[in-house]
Amino acid sequence: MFTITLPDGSAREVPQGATPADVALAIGPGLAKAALAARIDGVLVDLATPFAQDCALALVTARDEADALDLARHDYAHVLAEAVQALFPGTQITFGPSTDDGFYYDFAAQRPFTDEDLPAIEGEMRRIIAANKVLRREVVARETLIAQWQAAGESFKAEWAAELPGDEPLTVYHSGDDWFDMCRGPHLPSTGKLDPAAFKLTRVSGAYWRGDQANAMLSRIYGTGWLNKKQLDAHMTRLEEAAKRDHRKLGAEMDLFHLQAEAHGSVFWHPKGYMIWRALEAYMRRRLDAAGYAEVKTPQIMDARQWEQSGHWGKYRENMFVVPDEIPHVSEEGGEDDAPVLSGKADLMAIKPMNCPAHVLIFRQGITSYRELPIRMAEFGCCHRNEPHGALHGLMRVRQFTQDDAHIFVREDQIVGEVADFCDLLDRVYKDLGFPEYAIKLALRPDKRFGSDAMWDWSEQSLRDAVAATGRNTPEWGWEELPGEGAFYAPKLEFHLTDAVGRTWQVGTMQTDTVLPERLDASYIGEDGEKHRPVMLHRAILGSFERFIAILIEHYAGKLPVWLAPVQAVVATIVSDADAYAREVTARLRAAGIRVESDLRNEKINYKVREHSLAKVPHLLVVGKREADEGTVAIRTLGEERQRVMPLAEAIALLRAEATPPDLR
RNA sequence: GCCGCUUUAGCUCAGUCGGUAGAGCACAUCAUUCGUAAUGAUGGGGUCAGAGGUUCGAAUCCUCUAAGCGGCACCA
Repeated sequence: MFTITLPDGSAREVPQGATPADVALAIGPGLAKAALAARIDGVLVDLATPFAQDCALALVTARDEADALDLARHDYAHVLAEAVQALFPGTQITFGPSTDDGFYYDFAAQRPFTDEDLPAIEGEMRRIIAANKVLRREVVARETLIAQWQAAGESFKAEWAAELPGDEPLTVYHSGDDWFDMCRGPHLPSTGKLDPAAFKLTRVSGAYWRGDQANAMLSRIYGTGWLNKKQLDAHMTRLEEAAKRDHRKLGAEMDLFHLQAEAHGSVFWHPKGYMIWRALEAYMRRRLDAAGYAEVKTPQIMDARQWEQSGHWGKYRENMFVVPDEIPHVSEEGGEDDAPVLSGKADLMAIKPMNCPAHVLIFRQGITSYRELPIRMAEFGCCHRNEPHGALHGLMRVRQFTQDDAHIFVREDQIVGEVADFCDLLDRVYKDLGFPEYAIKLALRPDKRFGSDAMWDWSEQSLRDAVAATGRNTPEWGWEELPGEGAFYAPKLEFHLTDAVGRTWQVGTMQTDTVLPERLDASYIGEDGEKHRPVMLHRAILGSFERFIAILIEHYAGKLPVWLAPVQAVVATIVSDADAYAREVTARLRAAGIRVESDLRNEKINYKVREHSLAKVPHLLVVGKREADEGTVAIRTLGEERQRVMPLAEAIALLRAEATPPDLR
């Protein structure tokens, strides 16, 4: 007999061999039906797991949403695999976990799956769910299982089984009597616990076996899975809403920028988009000026040898744009399609992929005293990186981008103070831009790196200490350490914003680098009259203007705060009798520093309201004969239907207040 | 770079069996002077992504190239 303690504190005696399912049934048939899994002493297990000792038991039902969702998604993945093998004999199964919104499964298929295959697979999955097949756990000896997989032609499973670590016995889950997969579990008691209307296969894609480019390309099927149809529908609605705020779509609709094949990965900023950029850059420049940074501008192209010395050539040259330092010879015939003729012998120059070496070169000019440190050198640096083509994505991942970059040259004893000041500055900026919520993480040394272990120990600890000194190394700040995620020359603090729809974006960074000052021989004269190496702090708050503006557009769904909006107000007439007054209003607003346009077109006011609303203009000032006579304007604010009629002077004051950047209020 | 899909007017898209290209919006012109999310009429506009092939004939079938989209890998 075992004593089972339930969450309400009550205890039950159960015989040897009893399971959580038995306890559920003893409590009531309703609970037995609702139970999906169990937690024994906090560990999630199958309902059919026999008790091994006295323990605390909590039955998991759909009310325990996090557990229930994860179980369901995991089961959907198995049902997907079973369905695919039923429809496509000869397809090997590999691996299929739950995800944040569903599940996927990777297959080694005869041919890659396409979207057209999905409806049939969904249908087969529903048949498996309707059949309510019992999911039964079995412990199998490793060698037996490997032999079984090999016999079944499942080479990926066999490889995986052979490499699973430790001596733990391997478990398989049977679906009915005719299918099984290797899995740690736990699982629902049967496929019938899944809601056949609560999942949807969403897309297919390629994926490398074990996530390694050197391995085989598998065919992955993604699905989204929920506990019921209502949740699924809500999820699909969320996806539609997210698609509406996609910066690529809004960028076109609002006429902010465009991309085209001839310069793929580089942005054509249109006047309105560039106005956002200018407002953001001007704001950042004021913040940096106030924080004691000195702005510089450095060369776009430098001799490749400079990049060899910095170490970037060895590690990243395949992603650098390289140009020969020679004047190309053009053939005499001079046809229009003649390519320039290059000798192939010229020295190479590279377009800068980053600003750091150039900043060190400025630092190295002349002799620096310890008294001058810290030196905070900022640059809105335009960089080029030849990214893998499949990586490009709107403004989020581009080949030409401008960083809000800065390097702070410090003595070791100044690091904590500088990092703390940086955290405060970044906090201020994120709040000003509408992101009060963000997380801080520490990315630790990667496998491939420069510098000694002692150096890494020291620089990782310096960041840890610095954040601890600000009191931000706590769970509330999302603090965690990420092994292997650091840059090759330095560990980095990562700052992750949370946007309006809950997505996170890594934007800010702070790195303590001792490698580059060494490689490029940067030094200062210390109190002792000797040369010392400064530490170089690489830091950015926005990351890149391109990507940050994309995040702003999506965060605000295009409805930017007035101070960032490219057009802050439009003065629209109802009929032509107010044209003169509208011109006057526009001129007065413009004189007050408002980015204003007028719309005197011979169009109905309904049409104008619609058009400027879709263009996300924050304020529409409608003027007719009445307003002209009274010297007022009727303000309609984006997202509202009511209008406020007020004297022009009052309207100007209101708009000026809203149009003032947060640091100037 | 890898897997899959896509590419037709400025934009969003239709185009059946291979028979010579169509809509809405936008734009232009004209009419309309209207009070808060689309006024009406008329008109101009396309080497069907590019190159090659099959065919009497290609937007349509095949091959290659490029870009875009969804993932994977990468992201100093």
